[in-house]
Amino acid sequence: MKGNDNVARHMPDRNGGSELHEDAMTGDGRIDFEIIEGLFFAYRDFISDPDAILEKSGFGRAHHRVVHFVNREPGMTVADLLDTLKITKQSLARVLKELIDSGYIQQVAGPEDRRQRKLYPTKAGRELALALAEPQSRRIARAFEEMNANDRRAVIRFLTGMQNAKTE
Amino acid sequence: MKGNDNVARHMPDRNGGSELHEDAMTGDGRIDFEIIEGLFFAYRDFISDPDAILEKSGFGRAHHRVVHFVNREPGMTVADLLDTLKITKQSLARVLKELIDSGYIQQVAGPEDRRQRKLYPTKAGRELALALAEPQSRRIARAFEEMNANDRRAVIRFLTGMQNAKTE
DNA sequence: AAAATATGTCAACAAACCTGACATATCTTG
DNA sequence: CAAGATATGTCAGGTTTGTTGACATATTTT
Repeated sequence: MKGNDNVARHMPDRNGGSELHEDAMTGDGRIDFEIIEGLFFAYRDFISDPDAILEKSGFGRAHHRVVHFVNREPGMTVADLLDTLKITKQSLARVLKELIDSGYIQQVAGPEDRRQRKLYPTKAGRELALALAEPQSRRIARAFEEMNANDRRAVIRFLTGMQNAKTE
Repeated sequence: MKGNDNVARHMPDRNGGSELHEDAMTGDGRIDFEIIEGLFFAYRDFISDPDAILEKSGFGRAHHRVVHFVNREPGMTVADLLDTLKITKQSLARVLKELIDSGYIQQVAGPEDRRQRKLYPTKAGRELALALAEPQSRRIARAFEEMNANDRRAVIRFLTGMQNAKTE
């Protein structure tokens, strides 16, 4: 190492009145670390599934989300999508443009309000969305096996309860 | 709009033999979209909680994760942290350096293996980690209220089952 | 006709990842 | 002890995905 500074030298118990914590953070039972960390690891591994598929197409996770929601609600507008993803339109623009140029999504001018651009998946877009969802669904099925219907409903209620209330 | 290309004109039902899907993706019941989307929205809102606190310190989510795990397991090495976060050391380096320079984390040369850098939170680091965990834990408690002990155990089993097996 | 709305686009920037290469200190092994 | 392996740090450059601000166009509403 070049800069050997900032590295405290072996001081096992006492370290010069410093304020280091050698004890694990507990939160005195007021903090639910089990769920906090469970969510972190579960989500980390959950989104790792589609990554292998995505890099074949040269797409990333942003593309995944767009393709997913357009497939789930064909005809949704750009504004709908921005609201779902909670990102800026400039951020969406690049990703959406790439998906349109690559033939996974098409735009149609709104039949009533012609300012709108309604988004539809092509055949390739539908197939991509299904291919991406499949390993995730297999992972979910694995986590659910040996769980009864009550337990599964509890998981759904939990995931719903974790979400912000809709502002409508 | 400048480039008005690529926008299909109002063609409600038939669109020239194109391959658009106007029907919502169902996956024929083989894909668990309810959980896939539940996880997406739950996690999106879950990690939004600490963001307000983080921007006061000028830190981001990467700092959050580092501070969290160092507090949960004081004395962990850099290698341990890399393994937990599944990122590269170059990516960790900046974030960790900023946390050390700002006085939230300290390094101590390993007592046995002096190549190692054991990581400990300072008092400020412990306080930051608790402040970040608190709103997340409140959100969890809210999602858990009206759920019995069985249901809560089901959620924990689900989150555990969603994770990759440890490779040890 | 004027204002509001939906969308697109240009430019600049930042956070948080990545790969590849190389340096240093320390431990392990032949 | 010399050689190699290991733990960590660092330099350089690149990608993805997000941001803010400003402005353009088409269309609808007032």
